[in-house]
Amino acid sequence: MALQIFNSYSRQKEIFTPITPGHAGMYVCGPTVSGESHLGHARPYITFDVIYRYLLHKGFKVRYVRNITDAGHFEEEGREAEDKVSKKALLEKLEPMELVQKYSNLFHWAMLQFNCLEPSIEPTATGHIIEQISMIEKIIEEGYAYVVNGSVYFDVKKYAEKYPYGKLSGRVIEDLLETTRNLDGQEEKRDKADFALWKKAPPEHIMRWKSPWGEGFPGWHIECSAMATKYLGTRFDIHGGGMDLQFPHHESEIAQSTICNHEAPVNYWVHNNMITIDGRKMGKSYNNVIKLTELFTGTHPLLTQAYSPMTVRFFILQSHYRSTLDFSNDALLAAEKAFKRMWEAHETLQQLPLPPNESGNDPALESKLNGLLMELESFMDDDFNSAKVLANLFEIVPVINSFKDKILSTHDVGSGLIKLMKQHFKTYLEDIFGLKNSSEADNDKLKAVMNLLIDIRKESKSKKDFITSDKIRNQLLEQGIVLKDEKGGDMSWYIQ
RNA sequence: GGUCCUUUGGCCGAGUGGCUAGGCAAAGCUCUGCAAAAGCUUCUACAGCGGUUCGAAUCCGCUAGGGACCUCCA
Repeated sequence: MALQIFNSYSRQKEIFTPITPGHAGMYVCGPTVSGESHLGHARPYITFDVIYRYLLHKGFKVRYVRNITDAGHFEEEGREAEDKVSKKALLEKLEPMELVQKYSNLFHWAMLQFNCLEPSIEPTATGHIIEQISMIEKIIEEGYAYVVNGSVYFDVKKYAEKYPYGKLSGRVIEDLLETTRNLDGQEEKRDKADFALWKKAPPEHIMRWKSPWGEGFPGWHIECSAMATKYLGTRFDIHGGGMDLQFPHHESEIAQSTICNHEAPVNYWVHNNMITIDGRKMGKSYNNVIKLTELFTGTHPLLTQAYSPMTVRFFILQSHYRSTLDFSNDALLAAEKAFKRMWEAHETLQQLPLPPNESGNDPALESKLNGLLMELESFMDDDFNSAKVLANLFEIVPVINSFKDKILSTHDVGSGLIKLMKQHFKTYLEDIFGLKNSSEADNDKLKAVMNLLIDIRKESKSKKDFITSDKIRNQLLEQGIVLKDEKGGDMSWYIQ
């Protein structure tokens, strides 16, 4: 079946046809490592991790490039345009690179928690100053950029005469030219819509590099163009990022690369929607962020408890990546329970013994299960609809539990279908969705101790010595270990 | 102000012009020494008003609410 991707550029779903058959190149805008990641940041990384995993699952050889922005963009604070990274560094009395290192480490730690695969290449902006400078030189040569007082600006008006500037983000160039924004450097620009490729560094600016135009630092958008071109070529398959980056970041990327490379850089633009909180985008401008460390430890006023990275991952997967996802403590609580139920069923399924008969004797059940399994790929092929995949898997959960409790027999469906179920659950939950058991129960010594306690409890129960049996269960619970009696006398346990 | 998006049952969330996901919560039943699970059943929604259609939550228009971008932002 053919994979379809919603292309933000054309605003419709398109069949994914890679430039090089069997290969896929994907660039995703990575973090600016000037601060701690929050829940909102988690969405693109998990979304594109799943897209990466799914492309791999489809058999593509993927080069996944995700940059680290460590040079800092300037932001408007008061009137002074400043380098975000160096400003924070002054405040915290740290070297810029020390700050970058700290938050890079923290970011990588968070990605590990979320079980995100590492990108193939993780280039840094500061490591590609030369590439950015030569790209800017090329744009000047082509006549689409001009130098003013040591800064270089992109000539949007001229570009728009020949190319559809604004198409990706749905802007009208005339409106952009009229925008009455009062930003730093505005008086240097020929038009208000122009954007900086290189900025002259004021004396107090720590991060600065020599360039043909004097000492300065790269503009907002050039790093992604330079690094994407270097590692994926002048034209590549997929470019991802948050919807809020469409304009001006991605729009400008298109313009820069188009002039420099004489072709539009990207075939499929993919944008994830925002995570909202009380209906509002989570973002530092709104002062409503929940940092990942706060989420994992439960130390935020809005949280009643800590939530595991897998709960967050599951929460995100339960909605479609192009919809806004509203955060609340209740929603996470629900996701936690849902994930637990799904994961237990998954583990039960994997341990289910195969019946001797290859095919079953309950055609209705068989065809229902088969149908649910067969749909999974078509859901993912339809613009990565993880929510629908999970819905189908949830429909199978009661069947699995019924097998466990002997309400249904695996003979009814046969070993062929059981194998298929095992394979699909593993493929979708683990390989594609990147979920994993979040408990620390993978400890052989603990398992041995638990087996001993279970034996004792079974013995005391059989002697109707409920005082002993309850003591074992209750005291384990105090330690955060939940012991459950299963049907048929077996017992299972898990760490809360 | 401009551009665009959105509004689904107690909550979160899929969604296609007709067959009305899924999760959480709630209620009842079954199982059970108790507990927890688990199983079964129940709860039928699409902001409002018009229109198109044999038929619309799904298409169109208007009204109302919410939001995003236009400025660093995932």
